[in-house]
Amino acid sequence: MNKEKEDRRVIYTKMFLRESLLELMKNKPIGKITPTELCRHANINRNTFYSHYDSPEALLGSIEEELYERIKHSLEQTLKTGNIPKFLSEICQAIYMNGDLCKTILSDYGDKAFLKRILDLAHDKSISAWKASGISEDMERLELLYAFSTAGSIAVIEKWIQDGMKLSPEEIAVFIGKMLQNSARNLKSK
Amino acid sequence: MNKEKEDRRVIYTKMFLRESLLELMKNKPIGKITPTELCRHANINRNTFYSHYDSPEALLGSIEEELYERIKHSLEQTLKTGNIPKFLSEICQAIYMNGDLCKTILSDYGDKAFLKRILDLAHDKSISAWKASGISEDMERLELLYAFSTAGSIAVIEKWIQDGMKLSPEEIAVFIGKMLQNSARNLKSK
DNA sequence: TAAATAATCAACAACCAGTTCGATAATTTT
DNA sequence: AAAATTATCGAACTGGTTGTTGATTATTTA
Repeated sequence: MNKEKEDRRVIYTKMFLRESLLELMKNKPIGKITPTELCRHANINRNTFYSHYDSPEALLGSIEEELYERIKHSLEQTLKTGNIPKFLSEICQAIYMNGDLCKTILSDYGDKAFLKRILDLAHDKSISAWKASGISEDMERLELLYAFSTAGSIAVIEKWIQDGMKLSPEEIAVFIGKMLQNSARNLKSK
Repeated sequence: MNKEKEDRRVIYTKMFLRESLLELMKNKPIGKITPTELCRHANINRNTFYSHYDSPEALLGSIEEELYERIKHSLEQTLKTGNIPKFLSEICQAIYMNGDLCKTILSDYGDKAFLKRILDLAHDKSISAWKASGISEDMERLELLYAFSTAGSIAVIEKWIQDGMKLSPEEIAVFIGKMLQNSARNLKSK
């Protein structure tokens, strides 16, 4: 990434903007947050904001990108092995570790597509694993199964976060694992 | 509902506004559609729009409400029986029947919550059916199971629509039925 | 045809979006 | 420490949207 050390002023500015945006996102979706509003809250000149980002959406994008890369990196090893249950477990763990940030980004007003992007890291592995285990040869069915599985998993994770992450990451991962196992098996026993 | 027959002008005005909104929603989410833009497209005075609706969101709300009531009504009988597979099948059928409208409302730029609202008509029936079959007594688990099931079902339906509704409503319903089948069993064999 | 209702038009003040400018302050380099 | 660089700021400006007003015109209904 960008290794050139940034001016201290820039670092502070971006920090204030990031925190303000996440704060505002607790009350309204990103699309309803204006640059003016954001800058007022962050006590940053609107001009300064524009010299760093094109829009609040772009700022959110950069926040998400950083989180995405962080999580992706932590999943790298497991991803290679194709061990889906472990993959899910580590995702839950990573979310748990980045609790504050995830609570906002994955909330009602957050970005519904973010978590999907992460699960999609294992899209190909999932499909080929199902194919190998003889669940189906029909690509369309497998994609439907994948759509069902990921959406269901995301919903469970979101509900988990929404309810205050009372269960442990491991418990949630085990639960999702059971759900997935069942869906796949049902498709097979046609 | 409001049975007073409306002025013909009012009917036309609302018709133009509805069609324009659905047209614009093919290209951008509701939150990004301004009253000005909508009225220009519909060739309706902005003032007239405000005399009927508070915002584009409110207009969409009224469109959705009408569709919701229509679908809800067609599900009434089945809902009483608690026959979930038939319930799902009829939902798919209803979506198929209202294809044009659903394509927009349930698209990427549409309202993610709409379909959930319909499925939620069977929330209590689902939970109590699971409870009766002894899957679990733990309410939290049951709610997680419900979250997983509905989100997965919605994803499959949305993908079905997105891919052009090539499969028949019945085929999709059967597929979803399989996914949901025995989601219990796994949870049970804890 | 007259009365009631609806749509239109024009104009309003308040706000936001981006952009430019020059002044000021902080930081880095020499 | 002084000079050069860079970031922030405040102000101003154009062009746009918002939601509301009151007056006017067209349509419907009685």
